Amino acid sequence: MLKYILLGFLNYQPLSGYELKRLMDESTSHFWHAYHSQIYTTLRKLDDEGLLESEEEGESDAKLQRRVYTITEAGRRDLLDWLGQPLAELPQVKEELLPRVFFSGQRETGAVLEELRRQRRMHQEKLDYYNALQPQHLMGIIDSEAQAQVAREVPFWAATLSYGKRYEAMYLAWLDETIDMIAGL
Amino acid sequence: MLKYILLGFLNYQPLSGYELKRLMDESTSHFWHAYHSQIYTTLRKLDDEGLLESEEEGESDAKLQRRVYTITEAGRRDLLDWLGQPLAELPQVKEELLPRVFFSGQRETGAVLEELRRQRRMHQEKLDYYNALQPQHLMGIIDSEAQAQVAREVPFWAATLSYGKRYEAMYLAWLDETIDMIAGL
DNA sequence: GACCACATGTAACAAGTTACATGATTGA
DNA sequence: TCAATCATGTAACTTGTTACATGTGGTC
Repeated sequence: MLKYILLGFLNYQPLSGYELKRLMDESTSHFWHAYHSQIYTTLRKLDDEGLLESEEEGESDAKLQRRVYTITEAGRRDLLDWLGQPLAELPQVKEELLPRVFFSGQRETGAVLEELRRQRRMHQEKLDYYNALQPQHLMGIIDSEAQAQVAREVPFWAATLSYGKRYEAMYLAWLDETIDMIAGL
Repeated sequence: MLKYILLGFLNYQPLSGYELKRLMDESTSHFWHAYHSQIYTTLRKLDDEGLLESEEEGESDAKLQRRVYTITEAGRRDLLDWLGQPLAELPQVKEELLPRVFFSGQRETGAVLEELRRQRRMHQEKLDYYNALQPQHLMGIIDSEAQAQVAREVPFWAATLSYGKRYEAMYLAWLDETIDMIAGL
């Protein structure tokens, strides 16, 4: 999956690993997150497979060498193939708080409530953060040459941001319901 | 994480790998899923670490040997420790459909809409399935001796099921919004 | 006789996480 | 001079997925 996110961004313009990490943090991280270590190793792999090409920027003996990746035709084909493939099944959800709730029936309710209220504050913060974001904010990171092409993507970016907001709002409503339920036991 | 789900169920009563797989499929799978291969290997590991004990059921030379695991005192302590630990940060969400949407700005809108409508049908089915479930349904799988103890857990199981319903309802609303948005481009 | 549910495992691989490691540039 | 940001990588480990492999017992 990370593979296609990297190809997707590189389809807009050539970028370095560091820039890709920043882009992901500012845009895809609410539905797909990656550590820099995984990004760098995956870029190398895609380079080896011929889906990307790379070159080092700066003088040959400069200490600070940025490696900039460019998508190849093979990479573009792979990305478009993947985008066209239907998702066969619903992906498995993994949600860390839920197993704790599931097995919390024998815990002291005060401790459970405290934890859920802490969670509530964190989710509220996240929602506030999303509400402050503009989906166009990514345009600032992308080169001006690529912006005309990329402008058409803005409503799709906005759709994923909307998902983030709905998710956090749903989570808050569920926490409120669950807190009330436990408080009433 | 799987470790604690297994300990959580074994805290109710001794169970085999197969039974644990079934329990997970019927209860935790909407927030944590595992393949049988991972369940069997994890049980072995927990046995080696002394958090579980196991014995083979049936005659010594029987072909069909069920291995039944029992939680130890150390296992119970580990489970309770974990339940008491606050979740430091919000876990990273990983949602496979979103990266596709994010990079679909250059795709043909007809194909994107078709895929989203397919997704909509699948999420509707899932929601229908959750709505048909009773949170007590797990009681049927659990031994009658353990039921009195376990009855207190039912509202907590119900809370996780409620999460599943809210999640699917949110997803449907988001899909409707996104389908309308794309259809209007 | 075919199929399904029961029942348990290993092996190979892919993906994700944490820790280690280094060094430059810029601004307060 | 201290901290932050820029910038890139490797190593060790854990977790998760897919495929392989085997055999029983009951029922249609």
